[in-house]
Amino acid sequence: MKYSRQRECILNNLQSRRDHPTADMVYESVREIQPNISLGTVYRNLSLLADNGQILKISTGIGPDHFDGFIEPHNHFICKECGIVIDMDFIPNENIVKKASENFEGIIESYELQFFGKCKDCLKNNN
Amino acid sequence: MKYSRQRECILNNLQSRRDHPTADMVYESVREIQPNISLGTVYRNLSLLADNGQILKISTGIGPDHFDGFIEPHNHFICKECGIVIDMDFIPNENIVKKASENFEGIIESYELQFFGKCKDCLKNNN
DNA sequence: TTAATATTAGTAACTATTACTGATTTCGGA
DNA sequence: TCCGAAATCAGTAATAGTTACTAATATTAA
Repeated sequence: MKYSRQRECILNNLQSRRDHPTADMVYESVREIQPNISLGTVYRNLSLLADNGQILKISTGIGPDHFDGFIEPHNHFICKECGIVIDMDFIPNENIVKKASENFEGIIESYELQFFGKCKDCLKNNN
Repeated sequence: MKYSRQRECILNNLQSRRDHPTADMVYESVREIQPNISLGTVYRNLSLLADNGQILKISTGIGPDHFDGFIEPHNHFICKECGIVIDMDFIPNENIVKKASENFEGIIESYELQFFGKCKDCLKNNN
């Protein structure tokens, strides 16, 4: 994979924040440094970086995909009202991949644990 | 919620199969019984049924959403190559929702555990 | 410096899903 | 049984999110 300024800038952006931006949010943010970058470039590089394991792609089922530059093992909470993605520090005790692999024909490479409910703010606002 | 032939037919279809069809697959299948049903009706009723808790909506991040008429607690494997969704009988020992709720401001209503990797068939075909 | 190749910006196209509209169906009450 | 309000429908248009295409540019190894 050849170096590109745009890809580096996208990765830097994701690694320097702890929210979970959508492609569009990354685009808006990166545009402040690379004003001519195109949305397609952002999408393409987010895919490349996620395939590479340098970032995480989070598909919530609510609106667009989100991305995460923090790749240490952790899980996510997704608010069914507003769609916000929040880091959860809880991690299961068991070796989930190992246990699930028993009696399974195929290779399990990873898992994703997502929690759903209402976030603090939506509770307060009675959404 | 008022009764409708179309909704009953969609629910019956999902409950009588153990794969994880997309909206389009449900549409094709239900059309054999209700030839004039429209795709929009299928989408609308799948949403209603999922909001009701009568079926599950599975967002895999690979292509369209899938749906599941089997709502007893279970988890899913998703093949990164072909996108197929497969039931996993493995269920974590811990009370995951309870544990994750500690130190979390907000209400966790449910969780979804998805496994990713390569399915038996894609391994065989070297995909 | 050159040449091969990856990457880009800009735009068009595509896929999945939702919204709209006027006609039809459901269903509780007369 | 019939009526009327409200939900639902089929058909279609519109939208959101994402991917594909193309000619120009950037990167990199020789």
